[in-house]
Amino acid sequence: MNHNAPNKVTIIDVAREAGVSYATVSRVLNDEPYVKPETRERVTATLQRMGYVANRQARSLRTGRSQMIGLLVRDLGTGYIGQIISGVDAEIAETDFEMLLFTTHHQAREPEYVATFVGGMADGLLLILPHNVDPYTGLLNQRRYPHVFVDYKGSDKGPAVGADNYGGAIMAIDYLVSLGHRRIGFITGALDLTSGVDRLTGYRQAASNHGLDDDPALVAEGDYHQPSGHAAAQALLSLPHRPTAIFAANDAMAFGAMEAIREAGLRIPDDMSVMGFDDTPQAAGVSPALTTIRQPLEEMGRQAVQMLLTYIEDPERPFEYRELATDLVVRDSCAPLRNAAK
Amino acid sequence: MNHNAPNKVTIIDVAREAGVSYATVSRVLNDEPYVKPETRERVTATLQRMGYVANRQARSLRTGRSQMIGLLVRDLGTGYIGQIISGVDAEIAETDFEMLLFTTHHQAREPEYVATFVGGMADGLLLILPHNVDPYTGLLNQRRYPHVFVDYKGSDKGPAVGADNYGGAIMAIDYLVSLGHRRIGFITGALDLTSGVDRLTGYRQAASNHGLDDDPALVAEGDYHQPSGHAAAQALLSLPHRPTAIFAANDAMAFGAMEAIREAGLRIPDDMSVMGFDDTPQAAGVSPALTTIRQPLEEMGRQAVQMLLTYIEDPERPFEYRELATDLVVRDSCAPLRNAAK
DNA sequence: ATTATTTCTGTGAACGTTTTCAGAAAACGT
DNA sequence: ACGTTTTCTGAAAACGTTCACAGAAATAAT
Repeated sequence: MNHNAPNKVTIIDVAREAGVSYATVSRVLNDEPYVKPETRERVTATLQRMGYVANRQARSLRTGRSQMIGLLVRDLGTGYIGQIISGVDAEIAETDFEMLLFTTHHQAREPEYVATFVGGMADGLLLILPHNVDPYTGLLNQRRYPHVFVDYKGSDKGPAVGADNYGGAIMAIDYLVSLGHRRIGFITGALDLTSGVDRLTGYRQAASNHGLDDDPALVAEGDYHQPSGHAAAQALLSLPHRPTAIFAANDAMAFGAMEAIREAGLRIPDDMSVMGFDDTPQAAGVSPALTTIRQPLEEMGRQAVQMLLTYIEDPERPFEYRELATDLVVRDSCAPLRNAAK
Repeated sequence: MNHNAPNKVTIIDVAREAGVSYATVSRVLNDEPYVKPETRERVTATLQRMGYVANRQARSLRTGRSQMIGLLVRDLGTGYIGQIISGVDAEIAETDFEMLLFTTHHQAREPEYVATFVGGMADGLLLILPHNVDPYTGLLNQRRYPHVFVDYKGSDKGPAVGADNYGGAIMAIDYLVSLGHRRIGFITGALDLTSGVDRLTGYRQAASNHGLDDDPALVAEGDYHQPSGHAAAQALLSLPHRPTAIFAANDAMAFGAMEAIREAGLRIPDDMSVMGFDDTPQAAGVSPALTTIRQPLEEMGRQAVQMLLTYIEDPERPFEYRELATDLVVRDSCAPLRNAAK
């Protein structure tokens, strides 16, 4: 009583029907030469008529190639992952590969998923996983399985593509300083991520470059999520000598900060300048439009695919790290410091 | 010179190493009974030590089951698809299936993708494709391939889950009328989509129920994208006798309309009330926060998965259509009509 | 007309699993 | 002790392909 009778039509059925051997059918399927035009035509017709559709599992079992590129992400919720995926997607569309997306939800299951891919599900793997990549590198490197870490700082652990988070943070502070600000609050991202650390380091370096106030209270810890931005901004605002500008390590936290600033009865940018990082789609939509540092997320996705393809071509190629530049995007959330500051 | 030497370790390698037949290895792999505890332990250890990872293609070729659920979408860009996917994803995470997401980009390639899935890539398919589903129904139904159309109005074409777009539109108008509005502009969605038609029908029905002005100029055509909302709103605002409220068939167009309204020097909601449809995440974030009709998108994803599972269980089950209710979400973008309306 | 090429086609092995079948070994009843 | 059941194990077939090989048919070269 197996309901699983998929009513399949195989290469063999077609062969029988067309009066040829199944090898011949395979040949026409793969556009191989050396099949008599007449035969080819007859087979093609039969294929069509019987509604044949190839079994990919069988094919790739035999060939050892799946023509799939795996994409492993923790979660789809966050907007910025969506942008990376768009890039990946667009780039893959130009190849004869397909994209196979897995979401892991729980960190715990990730190694298991990696194994699935390595097990032949895909010819290569893109990992958009924050946090520590150590649990994966073992299997991946041992098997020389083509893979690229996306939005991750390069290391000897594996190939990666990332953005210049450090430089972006510098650019942000330079801009605020150019507007006259000297007391600039910073809301950090998650500090277990390389991006979080790099942005903080950039902030500190730029502050030191400009000889800004070196008040530890100006740095409030966040976790990249909006509520943490709200809370951190509240802390910064309640400082005895409060900053005139706040730079959040990503846009989401900047939105949270804007909320907090408004609740405190201050106006943006008149009373307080705000900057973000990422340039998410909402940054332009919010009001006032958010001045921010653009991360080329789509481009990151595209480059990651390109790199991955080279590794699929040659798994022995040494690890490469590509770092993409970040840009300043000026909108309306920052204003020159008024001399008559309080 | 084949670089494609994946350094695989198969069940046979393990068997040789552990000194048993590969059938036995397979048995311990699948937790089958009747294998001596001592043997099982030895095999497990060897498996572990050699870093065995199963080849899924081979497995599913043999079993005829892939334990994958396919998800076919045109594009990931639109926010509302992201929400559906989240729901799908969450529901699938509770089963022993995995999600396999394909994006088609071009309508032209869709039938080809469907064929891929039917060819055994997945055990069932969720289609989140707007527009006409006819090109797919043929193959799907002929093969009795388990599938569900998501965000699609039910029909005899196949199983589907959708939302009560008609009822939602009625609710929206009822609400605006309760605020005193009698001249309500409507910006339609794409009218080649069932949702677009249903929302328009709902608007017309409600307008007629309340005996509102039946001015054809109050209906401006949009396509669900933000710019079209902007343009349509401009048209409505330039009407000699302009509406006091605008109801857009989705949030994106409502955002466009809000822009246009502000550009015209009007204030929301004081001079003009605005309603959307969907309740996308941005609806709450924009200012003033958008009053809208909530579509239970995540829930839609979850239900779709549940339905699909029943079809995987029994492909012969007759087509089912589930319609989910929509809710009114009151925020700040609508105000009672001021009697002194200019 | 014979031989040497080229074109075409079929046979059979392989890819890595699961699964049926039957037989061997152990455990159990008497 | 001996049959009977139960536990354990291996051989071999199968899933739907691709591919190397070799043989047949057609064509070209002498």
